[in-house]
Amino acid sequence: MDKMVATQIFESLSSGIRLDIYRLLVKEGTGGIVSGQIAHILDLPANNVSFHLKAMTQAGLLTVVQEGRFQRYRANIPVMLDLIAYLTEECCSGNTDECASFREEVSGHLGCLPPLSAESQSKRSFP
Amino acid sequence: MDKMVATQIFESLSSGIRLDIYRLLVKEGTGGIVSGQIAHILDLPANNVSFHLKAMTQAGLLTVVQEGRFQRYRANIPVMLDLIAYLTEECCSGNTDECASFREEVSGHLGCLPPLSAESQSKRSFP
DNA sequence: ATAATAATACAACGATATTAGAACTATTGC
DNA sequence: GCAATAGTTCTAATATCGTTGTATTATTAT
Repeated sequence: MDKMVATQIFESLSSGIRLDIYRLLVKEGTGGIVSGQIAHILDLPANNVSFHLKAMTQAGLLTVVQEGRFQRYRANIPVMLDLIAYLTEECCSGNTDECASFREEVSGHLGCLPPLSAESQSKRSFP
Repeated sequence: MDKMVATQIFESLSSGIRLDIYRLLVKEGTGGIVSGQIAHILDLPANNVSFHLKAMTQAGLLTVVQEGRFQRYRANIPVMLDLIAYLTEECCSGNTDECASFREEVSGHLGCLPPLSAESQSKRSFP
């Protein structure tokens, strides 16, 4: 993951509207939602929503396909997972004991996030 | 996780400098780094770094403790985990089949992230 | 073809964030 | 006490972002 891409993604989520849009699309999953419906659900002017959708799509956070005169947007979950991996890439410089202590503090669930596979765990231990 | 807190965190990471600071602190883990050292490593004026550190700390992304005349900053990993949980809270409206397909697409490792526990998984399935 | 709909593109204003320089507070050591 | 160090705070200038209104493109239906 490139640093510029990462900052773009964070920018894409650093407003209440965009966060609402993203969570709406995450909830909808593979079904996606068309632009007008998003504007309607969030009660926002269409051009404003379009502006934000464009920014989020350019950042790679969303995907869009044309369906006739509709534009269907979907959350790009793998990109989010890559971003998370980027953030924690060198976590604790590979000291797994420290990581373990953090894991115990997690309060909520982690939604659709994948479990750590055994090989990726061992790979992290000794870089 | 409150929406306002979430947007503050994303704002806190939506610039290259802040992302650099955060990743530096994640790498350092529980040891943390003092303000001046961060400024030196990233080759930035101290007041600018202080400005960003303050914003990130107020967002809850960092913690800080005083050590004599030094201020030691640390990444607040549990907050990041909560944020991730917030993002994926209603992922796919609880349809675990869709989630499974996303999981297979993950390219990188996930650093210090905790594995999904069995109970949180089953709780997600039927909300 | 023409009108209606879905969505985006553009321009402009106001608000906000970032940066740098100077001044300020607090701690350490002589 | 005095100077040096670490860090923050304040102010002002600049840059950037978000919103709104209007215009434009593309698709569908009559």
